[in-house]
Amino acid sequence: MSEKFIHFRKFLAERGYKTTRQRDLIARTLFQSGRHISVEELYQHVRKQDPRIGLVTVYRTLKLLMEAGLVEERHFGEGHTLYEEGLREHHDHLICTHCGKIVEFENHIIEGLQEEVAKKYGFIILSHKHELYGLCETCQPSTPQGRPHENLTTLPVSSA
Amino acid sequence: MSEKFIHFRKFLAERGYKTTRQRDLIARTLFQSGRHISVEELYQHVRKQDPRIGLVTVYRTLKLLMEAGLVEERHFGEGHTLYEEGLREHHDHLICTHCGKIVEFENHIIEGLQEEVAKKYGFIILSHKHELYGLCETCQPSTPQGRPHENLTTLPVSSA
DNA sequence: CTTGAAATTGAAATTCAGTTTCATCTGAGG
DNA sequence: CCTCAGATGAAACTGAATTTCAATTTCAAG
Repeated sequence: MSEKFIHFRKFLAERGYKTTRQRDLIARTLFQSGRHISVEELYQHVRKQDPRIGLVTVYRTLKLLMEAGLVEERHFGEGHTLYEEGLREHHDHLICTHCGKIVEFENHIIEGLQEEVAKKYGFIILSHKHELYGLCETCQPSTPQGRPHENLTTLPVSSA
Repeated sequence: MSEKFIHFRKFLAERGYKTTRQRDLIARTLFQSGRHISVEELYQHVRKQDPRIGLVTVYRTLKLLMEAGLVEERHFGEGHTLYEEGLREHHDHLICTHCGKIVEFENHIIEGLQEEVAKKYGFIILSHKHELYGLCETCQPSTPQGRPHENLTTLPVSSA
């Protein structure tokens, strides 16, 4: 049993919340799955193990996991909300608009420059979002081509 | 009559679309309003001039204006979609989480570093989103306090 | 002008992600 | 093994955005 799992149980107990079959299953499944997962994906995985679990419970459990600091919600443009492990070092994302692959990066120089920008305009930064959208190595025209992600027909293309 | 307005009419004609009272009014109102406007705000402004215009038409016209490159859609975290003038120089945003004020910035060094990051991971960047969330001068604890924005009770707080 | 086909409009219905409601069920402390 | 606050899940609801469709308008050809 992972330490995150224990942490979650402790969190629940502390707040007078209950440890239930559903919460256990949802948390376990989430911790076992890859970096960035959507509610729907998580729901399907959970459902395979127990078809009686409702989508509402997945939403509710994710909220608790966020309160516990174990999970973070990320909005990758319109309607692409994913969840990833929390409590980790800060990082930003590179997102392939073709296959949906997500790579994390961090760059201290950029972070420093952000502070300079904020200072210039008199802002105090509380958080930030820095996402680079493009094509990963596999999906670039010259190479053998990765296959397109099902749900990524229209991935965010914000600031040009 | 502004050049953007003419551009829009030309765009419509080229594609066999029609110039209508509603499209004229919506486009004119949008071009006259400030930098970042929401659909609802635009709808209200338009409605003052012609109460019969439907919200659907505003959505449809915004889509056309985007196709024409005259407008850009920006998603500032969950449910805060704003529209701003297109065809301008690239820039990113500083957003005050207290009063909703939005300031634009650009930083070539950051843009350059982004390319380096992308290169490191074999990505080709097509677009990016860089948003700094925090408190503007007016809303910082020490100063006289700006008043909170109505619709900004829960502004995006993504990556810490 | 007049006409009519094609495009546009707006009200209402629909979608989609996410939340709320509520009757029923269940975990865990006594 | 009791009890009851907390949890569950089905169904209803929300809010933003899109689709449908009958009625209306544009505009180019007569």
